[in-house]
Amino acid sequence: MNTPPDYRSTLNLPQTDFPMRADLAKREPARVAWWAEQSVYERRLERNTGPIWTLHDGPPYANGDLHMGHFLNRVLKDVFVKLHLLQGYRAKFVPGWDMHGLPIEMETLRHLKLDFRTVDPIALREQCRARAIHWLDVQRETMLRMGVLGDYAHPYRSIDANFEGTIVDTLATLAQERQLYKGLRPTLWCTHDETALAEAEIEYHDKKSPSIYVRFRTTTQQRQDFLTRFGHAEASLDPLSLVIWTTTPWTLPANVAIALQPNATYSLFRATSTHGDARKSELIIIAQALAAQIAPFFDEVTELASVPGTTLVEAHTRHPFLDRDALVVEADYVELDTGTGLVHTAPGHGVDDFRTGQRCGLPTLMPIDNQGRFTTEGGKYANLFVFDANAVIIEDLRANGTLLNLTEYTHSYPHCWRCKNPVIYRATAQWFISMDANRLRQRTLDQLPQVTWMPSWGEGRMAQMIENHPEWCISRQRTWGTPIPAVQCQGCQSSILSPDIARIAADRFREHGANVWFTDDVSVYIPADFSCNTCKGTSFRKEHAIVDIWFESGVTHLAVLGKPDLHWPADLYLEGSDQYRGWFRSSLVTALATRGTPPYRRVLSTGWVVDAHGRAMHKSAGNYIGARDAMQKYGADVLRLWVTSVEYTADVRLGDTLLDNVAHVYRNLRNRLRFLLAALSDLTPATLVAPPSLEPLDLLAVAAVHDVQRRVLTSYQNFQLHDVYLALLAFDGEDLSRFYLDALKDRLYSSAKHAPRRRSAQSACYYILKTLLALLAPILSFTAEEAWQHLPEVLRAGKTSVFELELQPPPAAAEDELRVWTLLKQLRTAVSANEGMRDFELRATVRVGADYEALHALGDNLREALIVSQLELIHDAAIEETSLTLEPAQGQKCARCWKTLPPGPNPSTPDICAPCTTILAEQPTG
RNA sequence: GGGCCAUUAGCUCAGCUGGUUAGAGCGCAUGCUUGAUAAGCAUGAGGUCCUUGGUUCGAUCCCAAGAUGGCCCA
Repeated sequence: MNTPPDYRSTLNLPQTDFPMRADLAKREPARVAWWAEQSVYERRLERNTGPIWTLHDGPPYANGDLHMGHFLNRVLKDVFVKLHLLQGYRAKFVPGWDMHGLPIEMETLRHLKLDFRTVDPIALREQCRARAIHWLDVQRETMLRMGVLGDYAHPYRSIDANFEGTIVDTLATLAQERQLYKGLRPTLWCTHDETALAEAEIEYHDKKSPSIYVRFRTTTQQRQDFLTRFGHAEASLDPLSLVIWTTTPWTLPANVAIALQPNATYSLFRATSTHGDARKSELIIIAQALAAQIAPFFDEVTELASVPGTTLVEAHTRHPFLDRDALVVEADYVELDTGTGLVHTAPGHGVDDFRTGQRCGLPTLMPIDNQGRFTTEGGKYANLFVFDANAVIIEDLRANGTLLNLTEYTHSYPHCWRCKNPVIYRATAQWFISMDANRLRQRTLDQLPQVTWMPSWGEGRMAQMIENHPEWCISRQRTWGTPIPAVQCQGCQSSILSPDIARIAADRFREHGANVWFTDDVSVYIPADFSCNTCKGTSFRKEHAIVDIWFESGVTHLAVLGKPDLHWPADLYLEGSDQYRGWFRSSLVTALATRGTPPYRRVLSTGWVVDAHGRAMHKSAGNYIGARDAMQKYGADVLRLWVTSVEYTADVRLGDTLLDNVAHVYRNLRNRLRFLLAALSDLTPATLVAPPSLEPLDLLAVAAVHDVQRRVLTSYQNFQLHDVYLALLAFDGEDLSRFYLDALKDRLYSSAKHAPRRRSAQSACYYILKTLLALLAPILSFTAEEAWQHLPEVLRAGKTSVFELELQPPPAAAEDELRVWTLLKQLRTAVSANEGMRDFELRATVRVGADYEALHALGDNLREALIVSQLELIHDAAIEETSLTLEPAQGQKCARCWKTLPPGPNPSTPDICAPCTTILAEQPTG
């Protein structure tokens, strides 16, 4: 039996070493190292001469491993940096880290089993520093593994001497502008350890407290005022009081107000009870809905009148045992499920109370010392410990008749995580940035429209933050941070934050680091002729508060920007949407306070990475995905493609099903790149066909890729990565894989190796590949680079890396070309959808009207585009819609090119067609 | 409890200023190919457009309430 001759070896079949399987997890690390060796980022940055474009990096906190939220953030930044680099911008990217603060301090204390009450501050600071640097290194390695480019060798760090100098310099400016003041603020306070505690240092345990109902009585005049407000004419002389409920009797000496719910109804009740023979009657005001709460304390309670809460605002009562009034105020947090709907308010002893006090102009009384004992301000309770004072105060209330009821109450109460004792809220002196001095709040609001907010609702959200945010407390009683260079006058004890002292401190910190504040004598910081404003004293001691880390990250723009190649304001801030309250806001406020305008031109916020079911990720919930693990499993490029595929301004889901999908899309993309590479193996600059000389179909393909390039660049510029993804996928699948590349196979494989029509096809593939790689490089950095390295070296034109390519808007494609391209795709679809016969078994007849000239000009490329063996083009001006009919082609299947054609002239090879016969005559069979 | 955001096929997303047989890719099923082959092509099945009201001749799209989820507060 004769085996049919095998013509396979006479074809120009695809050839490339670019592997079909990506093996990303294995190959990517080597690529990271190669980019570093080649200084790819630095060299591109140096070469670019375009405009400066500054993306300012929001510093991650150097404490722990990176998760997929970090991945989303770093990769988005990287995509836009690379995009601008490819477009010729001087897009310098300096990453930064936030390295001071309580979480690091706590982790360090725990890690080294140190006790913060006994540890030397300098020693602790050294340990914290080492700990933070450790995490910076871990995080930087992980980031590099993601394939990000930037100046990772020279990041900015909040622990750098220079940075600490900027922080304090900014404080000096704020002091100069009288934007700072010292005021009281309630903090969680441990009376045993004598220290302020952060929320993170609190544990909740059950505690027994006295639960008391207390009458706030009224004077005759105050009584009449309430009756008037209720519109009630009261004939009796019964005393009137407002009743509050509390579990912290010891806070009553600091009471200045009673808060009510403005949306609730309050009632005037007559309450009567019998003691022996005496029948006692009084008038009581509480929330209507809570009448049942006090009913058990009396024989009978009768409602006399009711009014909306707002009616009672600004009335006065007497304090239950001190010689002063309490003011009735409204507060939206007052609830009607417990108590009386009237809330005892002491601004020094609670966060809600404090805010209410600020809003209503109430004094913040603080009669408690560091050890939790009443000071002399506490009058007769002086020297009593707060929890011991409860019983004494209750006795006093009982004695003067203001105690209505007493029980014991068990509730969840904050305790110190270290000594396990119950903590208290205690107002302490803190430094604040005033939002109202110099009209800072209003000036900030006025500037919001100058910023481009993406999504646009960001502007409203920020406006709300600024409007509702109280004065900014920037001091913390901790060790690991930048010291606030305040001093206390030894004479009058007043606290001083002088611009002159702060400037001296800023200079010293900048030179030696902030540790010197702990070791220097105070005199180093006192200017020669300096004296206390209040008492003219000249003797001072250092204070030891540090700066809130939100203030530190809020001045990164002052520390990092405004240098060559990094302009101020930044072009872009890009962070998660939690940063409207965080970094977006803190940066905005410091910029307005020091420079009068925002630190950014554009703010782009992203959603959060949630699990496959839309739930937040938590280590404790078991749905947490670490960046390293994910990269090990899927490879960075698949995850980078995922970032591009999702609508990142809203929350983005992450799970295995979803990533398997993305991985599949990745494989498709990769294989099309592989096909293009394989088509080019023997192309050289000498055989490259310049665009004007390309075959007509190839010219259309180049026009099509230009069109997609233009659209993709527009989407990139609008930060619409998902549109980039869709456009590239659509082109890759619909235009290339399902149409053009399929149609090109015949010309690539069966033409003579050097035939101009084959060189034209190869050249088109080359132009398309280059465009695709440039467009993909910001996203699929690893794969684009890998593909570039597999391009024949002669075609790389001296560009070592894919990141040396240029990405400019192409000439606008002619409408006609795109229309014909679309028409060809439609005709081809009609052929491929036919059932029964395969492409090359077919002969097509195309009837066309207006488009005849355009189709006719394609010559044999029209037949080729439809992938049929024979084609007839019929012109009929009357035809409106181009139509296509199919029938079996005449002839035999050529054993070499598979087209159906008449047999060739060579009797020794009757199984191949005439063109193939000619080709074989010119080249040896394999 | 409040402010803001999201909700369209199993998954990721389109759907412009209200009128579409509501689309694409992936997945799935079936078939073809074996000269992109751990690939390629074709065909097909999948949707109470979160729910309920309202506005309108007509609503996935506008309005209101609610559900679920997220961020930030309280």
